Amino acid sequence: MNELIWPALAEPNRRRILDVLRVQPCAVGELARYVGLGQPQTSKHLGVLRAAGLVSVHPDAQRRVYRSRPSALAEIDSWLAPYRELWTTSLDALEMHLDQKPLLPGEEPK
Amino acid sequence: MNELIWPALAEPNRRRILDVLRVQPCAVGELARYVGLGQPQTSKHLGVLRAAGLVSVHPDAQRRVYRSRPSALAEIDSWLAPYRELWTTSLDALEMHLDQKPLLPGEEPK
DNA sequence: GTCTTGTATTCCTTGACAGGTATATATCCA
DNA sequence: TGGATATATACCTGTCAAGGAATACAAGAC
Repeated sequence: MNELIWPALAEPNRRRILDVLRVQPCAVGELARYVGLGQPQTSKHLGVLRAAGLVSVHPDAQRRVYRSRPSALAEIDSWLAPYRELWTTSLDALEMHLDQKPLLPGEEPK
Repeated sequence: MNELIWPALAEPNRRRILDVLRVQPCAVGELARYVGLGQPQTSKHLGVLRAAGLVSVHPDAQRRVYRSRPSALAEIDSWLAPYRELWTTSLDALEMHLDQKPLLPGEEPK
C-alpha cells in the first residue's frame, strides 16, 4: 500500500496536472502554462506525483516529458471497491431513508 | 465538486475510521479504541469527515453514532473513471513497454 | 441537585506543505 | 566556447493540519 498516493492526489493542482497528462504526455513548461503555475512549482508537483508512482518521466534533450501512469490509481480504486458496492446498491440511501422515518409510531426521527 | 473530500481522505487514520464505519455504525469512544486514537482526535477526524459529507451523525443520548456515507465517494469514483478505462485496457502498460524498446535500431531506451 | 459517562471544543506546539524567488544543472545551438 | 532554453533544486515564508492535554458541554444515573 503506497502511502504517498492519497496525499499526492489531495492537492487540486496535482489532479489538474494528472488530468492534462491523461490526455497527452507533456513537458514541464507546457504543463506549467496549462495549469497556470510557475515552472518551479510545476516541477515540484511533478516530483510528488512521480514519488507516488502516478507519473513517469522520459528525457528528451533538455526537456522532461511526463506521462500519466493510470495503473497507479488502481490502488485507490481497490480501496474504493467495497464502498462502491454499497452506494451502487443504494444501501446508504436506504439507510438514510430509514433514519428519516421512525421505526415505531410515536418515535421521533433524528 | 466537493473540495473537502480529497484532503479528508488523504489522512490514513480517517480512512481507517471510514473502513470501520463501512462495516458498522459506531460511536466515538468505540471508534477511538478501534483505531487507537484519543477521543478528542477521533472527534476531530470525524468532524472533518462530516464536513466532507463522508459520514453522518445520529445522536443516541450522550453518544453520537457515526455511519459511513458511501455515496459521497461517488465523486472520487467519477474522477477516477477516465483513468480506469486506461488502466483496464492496459494502455499505460503498453506505453511503458514501448518506452522500453527503441523506436529505431540504434536508439537507446531511457 | 451531584456524579458519571460520552463527546466536542479550545489552546498549544510542531511539522509538513505550497507558493515565490533565485540559482544550479543540463542540453542544445551558433 | 558562449549563450539560450528547459528543468530541478535550495531557501524563505506563511499557512494549515495533526496530536496532546485540559476543559466545556450534554445527557443519563443516583
